[in-house]
Amino acid sequence: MALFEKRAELHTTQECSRQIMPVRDALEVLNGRWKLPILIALSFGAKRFKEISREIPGITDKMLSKELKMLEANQLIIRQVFDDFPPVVEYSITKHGESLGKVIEELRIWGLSHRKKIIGK
Amino acid sequence: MALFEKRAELHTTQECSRQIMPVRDALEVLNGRWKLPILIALSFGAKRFKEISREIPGITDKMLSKELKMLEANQLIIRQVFDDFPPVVEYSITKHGESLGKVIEELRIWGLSHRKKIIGK
DNA sequence: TGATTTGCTATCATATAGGATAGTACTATC
DNA sequence: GATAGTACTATCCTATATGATAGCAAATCA
Repeated sequence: MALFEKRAELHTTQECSRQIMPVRDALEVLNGRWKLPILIALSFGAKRFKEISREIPGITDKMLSKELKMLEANQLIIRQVFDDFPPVVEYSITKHGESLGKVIEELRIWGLSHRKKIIGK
Repeated sequence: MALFEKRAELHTTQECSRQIMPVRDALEVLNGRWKLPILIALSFGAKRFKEISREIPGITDKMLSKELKMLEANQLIIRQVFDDFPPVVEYSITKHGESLGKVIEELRIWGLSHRKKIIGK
């Protein structure tokens, strides 16, 4: 009957969106050209702005600044300011940031198999 | 350290890039607003162009067509044309496409914990 | 006859990501 | 006094993603 079908369909669509949302959230956190390299640079230990910049070829100050803010807003990294010399600001990974490790590793494994499949051999 | 397998020489820029590449590949495959909903729609069974379109609110023919092509190029889906009436074209998920399931599940799990951490509670 | 369906493609417009370049406050050093 | 280093911010520009709208071939339906 029409009403039943319609409701069932709605339920399915909503249920799907609800399932997809967290996946999108996770993808968004890693989205863009620089967030991954920044996280990885920091995974080796706390670093200053210029240190990160030097380790990531091609990144501009503007993008580094912007992405660091995003990562901090998502609580993946922490910013520490030392009232010193010329400014000293240190960034480091949080526990929450480290928890991304497993996801990144899964992405890497799948990416490798994909590369073999598509690009060949 | 935490984000990647620890190795002595892992610290070099080249080695890092090599490790990051497959992760970027995987992210790119899922990138954009529509690929995930399309894949999920097809994960319930083969569907025609218009069927997918009807199941995904807001998608335009242009974007659906474009994303289907990308997904097919990445061998995540297959396109089958039936020489019939008004055109009949059926899309379905490949084994390779199904292999994304594990990655998506990891993204979903992390996304849920992220949501709890950032938005809620 | 004219309208409708299907699986697209083409054209035009806008929003956003990202790059290039310059500048700033403050201090230390030459 | 001039220069350099640090951690940014501001401005301007381009490329890409996405959206809105229209059209099209061929057959079927009213």
